[in-house]
Order: sequence, then structure tokens, then C-alpha cells
Amino acid sequence: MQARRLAKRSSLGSRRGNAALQPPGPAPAREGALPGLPLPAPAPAPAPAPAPVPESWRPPLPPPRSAGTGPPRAAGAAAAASSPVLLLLGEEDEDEEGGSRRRRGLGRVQPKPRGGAEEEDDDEEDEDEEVVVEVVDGDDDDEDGEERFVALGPGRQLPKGPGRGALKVGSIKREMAFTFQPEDLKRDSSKKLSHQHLFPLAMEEDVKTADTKKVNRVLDHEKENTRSICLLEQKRKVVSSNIDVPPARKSSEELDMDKVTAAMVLTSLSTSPLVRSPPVRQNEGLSGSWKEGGGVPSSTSSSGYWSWSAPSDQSNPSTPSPPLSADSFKPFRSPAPPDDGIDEAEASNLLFDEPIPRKRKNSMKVMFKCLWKNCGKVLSTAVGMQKHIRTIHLGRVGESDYSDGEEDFYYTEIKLNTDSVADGLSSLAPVSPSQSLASPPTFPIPDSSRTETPCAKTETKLMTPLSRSAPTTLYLVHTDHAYQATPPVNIPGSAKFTPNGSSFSISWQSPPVTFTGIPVSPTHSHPVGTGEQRQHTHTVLSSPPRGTVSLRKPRGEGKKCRKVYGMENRDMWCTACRWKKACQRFID
DNA sequence: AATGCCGGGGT
DNA sequence: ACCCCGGCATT
Repeated sequence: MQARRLAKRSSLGSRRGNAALQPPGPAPAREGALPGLPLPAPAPAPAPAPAPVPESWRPPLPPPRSAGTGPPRAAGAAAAASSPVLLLLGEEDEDEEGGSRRRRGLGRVQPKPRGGAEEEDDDEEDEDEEVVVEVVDGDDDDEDGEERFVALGPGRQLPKGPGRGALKVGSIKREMAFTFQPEDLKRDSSKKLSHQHLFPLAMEEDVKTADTKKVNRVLDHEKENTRSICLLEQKRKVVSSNIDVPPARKSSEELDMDKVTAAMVLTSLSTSPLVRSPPVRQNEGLSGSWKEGGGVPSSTSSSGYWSWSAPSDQSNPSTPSPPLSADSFKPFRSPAPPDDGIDEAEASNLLFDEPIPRKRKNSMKVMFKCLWKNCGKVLSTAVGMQKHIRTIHLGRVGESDYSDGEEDFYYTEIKLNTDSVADGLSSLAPVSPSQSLASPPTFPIPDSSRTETPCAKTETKLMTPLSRSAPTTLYLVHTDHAYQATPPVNIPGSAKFTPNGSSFSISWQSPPVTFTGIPVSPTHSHPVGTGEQRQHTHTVLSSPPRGTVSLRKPRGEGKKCRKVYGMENRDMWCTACRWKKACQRFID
């Protein structure tokens, strides 16, 4: 079918050949890139799009290294620097153009300096970003390894960036050893113990010695296995992939675990200097401050969003950037079921009791939020929360430890995804707003700035200068797909980028489509610029009145994609139009 | 005849 | 889920 389509398209393209249609949009370029067709031109300097598939495959190995060395952690905070937004965009884009585009994207792995193109460029970036993510992931493992064995504590004289070649190998080896050999467990545990009473410096020594020993041991063992770096690489990969697996079981355990117990463990761990796995650290930071500060985790810097990004950034440069793959975005994209997106299977956050502080695949965090009226307090431990409720709200001071479970009713468990800034925040979005504002759990009404739904908001927060445009695209895209059962949650972003770049008002318009019936929505009238949050309302209203026996949707008199772009530019049509469905772009 | 879309089918 | 298209209603 793809072929079919392509053929169709290509023929189309040829047909229009010199038609000079050449719309500003990326479309043409894309086509050019298609296999069968000749490249438009010998790909000049900017040469962003042209990256041929074969070429793109080369990169996977080395590039990450060079580019990813420092940045790995970037996934989180750093992403900000590079373009968290873009990341998101990438996703969207995918959506918009569907398969063909996507495929190409995958092929074109290597992030390259891109020229100055516009939309095209965006595309590139998206894809790049995508790739990077993966890379990061891998690197992350790496990082973890290093973090664990090498740089624990002050001892990190190790150059992180550039010349970490040799070092790298070393760390890799170590990691391997670590993973493969049981002795590691011993070592680790011993390390743990020592850590409990020792201070960083001591730790360092400890680690070093241990490390050395191990390395020696390993060397022998290693001689056989390790001959070339390549080999190492491979192994490393394997290892890392293995690492990811274990968490699953933990989660179940966690669930069973008594809240109190869990909390206790949590607490104790958080205190221990040993904590190395990033997520935990974060926790440490958070819980610590809250406990002491008593508080309301208000982040001074930002509007009251107590962002995880902050802690992660400072406390640990090597913020874990867990699998930030496509699926990470899912929650974000389907904000519809707000709280659920994050839920279940997330208990995994508490697996702190794991003997081996392994890298956890995904940093979900469980927090407890006080539901007491006017108290939005969020604590990291159930115990803490219970205590809080007991003392503050229930006024039981004496029996500090005694819990009759009543407190349980007054707080709720919320799961946070701390994966990456972008990711994490987005997933949070639905929930966080309320808590973030130390205000009561009342229904979160996003404040002024948010023209958009929670998610949008989230994004905004993270945004770098780039942000402005990015989200836009994102939404626009969504819009297009609204027809295809895109989660009802579209946010009318603004529009800004469209294939032909002419449609501004478009994007926000489309949203109304979300519901069944008639475009007439009270909300619709609302300020366009701001976008509306109609979804909620509509969900309720829309259904009943309209008989399912739906009459045909009154034909819109407005111009539709077909008219606007013409058959020749079918690529530019909104998806719906292309599919002969009700136009999503120009709604009446 | 050209359009806009629904309903349905294929992958 | 995506995509395409027959066919009907409308313009």
C-alpha cells in the first residue's frame, strides 16, 4: 500500500514536474528524498534533508559518543538546552506525515549540523532528536556505570567529555564485570556498608581500592572476552539491556510492601550517602528539603511548579535519562485520562531496597499528596504524609507513631515520572498543577499563562526560546489528526507552521472537531489566541443531544483543503481531507 | 461536474 | 491505527 501510495505520489510529482508549484513546504523536498525519485539537486551546502539512508546508518556507533558524552544526561535538563520541545515536536511530526516520513527519519540517524532551513529544518531536528534520545539512553547506561564505579564522590577527576576514550573502556569493562559477576554483589554490598558510616572521602578511597581489585580480577576474566572495543561495545549494550529488565519484579514487590515499610526504607536510603542511582537521589533531595523545610515545595524560581528538574539538575549531573523513547511521550499525548497516564506499574519507584543499586529503567516516583482542604502538601513518604495529617490536620500530636489508618483517607498517592524533564513534566501535568501551587487540591485551574491544557503548560515552562514555535507545530499537527481519533485532548495551540506556512488561524480552529456534532460550540467563540479548554465541557455536553443517527454533517461551506491547496498539493491537505473525511483544518 | 464526507474495506 | 476509496449528498 505504501508502494501504491508512493507511486501515486511520485507520479503526481512528475506530473507537476516543472509546475513550479514548489510550495515552501517540506513536501517537495521529501518527495525528492524518496527512493525512486531523483534528488532535486546535488544537495548543496545546507543539505539537511538529503541525508541518504545508507549514510545515516554509519553514525550510530561513534557519533553518540562524541556528541553524547557530556550530554547524555542531557535527556533531562540538557534536553532543555538542545530542544525538549523539538523532541516533542518530533513525535508530532511523525504523526502528521505518517509513515513515509517516519521511516526516513529513522534512517537518518545522525544529528548533523543543519543548515538554516525552516520547516525542513525542524523536521530534521525532530528526527535527530529522536535519535539522540536513543543514544542518550545507551550512553546513560554508560554513564551510570561510570557514575557508579568511577566517579562516585569527589573522585571524579575523570574527564567526562572529550578524552574519555581509555577511561571509557575501563569503565565499560568494569561495568561488564559488575553485571556479570556475582562477586560484584559482594563488593557492592560491602561498599554499601562502608558507606553507611564513612564520609565521601572515605568512600572514595574505598571505592578506589575496591575498584582496583576488581579491575584486576576482571582483567583476567576479561582477556578472553574483551579484545576490541567493538566487542566491548556490544557487550555493553547487552548488559544495559539486561539491566532494564529487573525492575518489573520490583514493582510488584513494592506494591505488596507495607506502606510504612516502604517509606522507612525510602527514608533510610535517602539518608545514606550511598545513594547513587539518580532517581533515588532526587528523592533524597526532595524529601530532605521537604521534611526540614516543612514544606510546601514551592519552587521560587518558577511559578510554583516544584519541578523535579531542579533537583535533578543540581544534585546529579548525570541525571538518568531513562528510556526516553517514543512511548515516553504517550502519556503526554493522551492527557485525556489525566491521572491514569502515570499510574500503575509505577510502584517501581520504591524499589530502593534492592540489594544492588541498579539503574532503574524508569524513574517513576511516588509522592503523597495531602488532600486536606487547603493543604496541598506533598511528601515523598507515606509515613511522612500520615504524620503530617495526623499532626497537622487531625491534631494528634502525642501518638506520633501510631497510625490507625485514618490518615489514609486524607492523602493520595501520586506518581511522578522523573524521566526527563520534558517527559516527566508532561506526564505530571495533569496532576501537578494543583500541588505545585501549594494551594488546595481544588480543581486546578491553570492560571493565566496557560492558554492550553496542562500539558501545553508544562511545555511552556520548559521552553527555551525555541519553545514558541515548537509547541505550535505540535498542536497543529494534533489538530490534523483529530479526526483520527486523536485523543480528545487537543489543545488549540497556535498555529504557525503548516506545510505551506499560510495557516495561522487554522490550528486552533480544528479542535472543535473533537466532538461529534456541530462545530458550534460556545467555547468556540472564545478568544482564539488563547485557545480554549473546552474539552472538559464538551465531553459532557456533546453526547446526548445529537442523535447518533447523525445526519450527515452539514457540508461546510468554507474552503477545504482541496480547494485551498488543490489536487496537486494533496500532500498538504489535512489528513482527513486526504482520506476523504471531514476536513479538520478548515472547519466551519 | 466538483466537492465534502460517511461508511466500509484493506493492510 | 492508518490509509484509501465507493458512493451519496450538496453545491
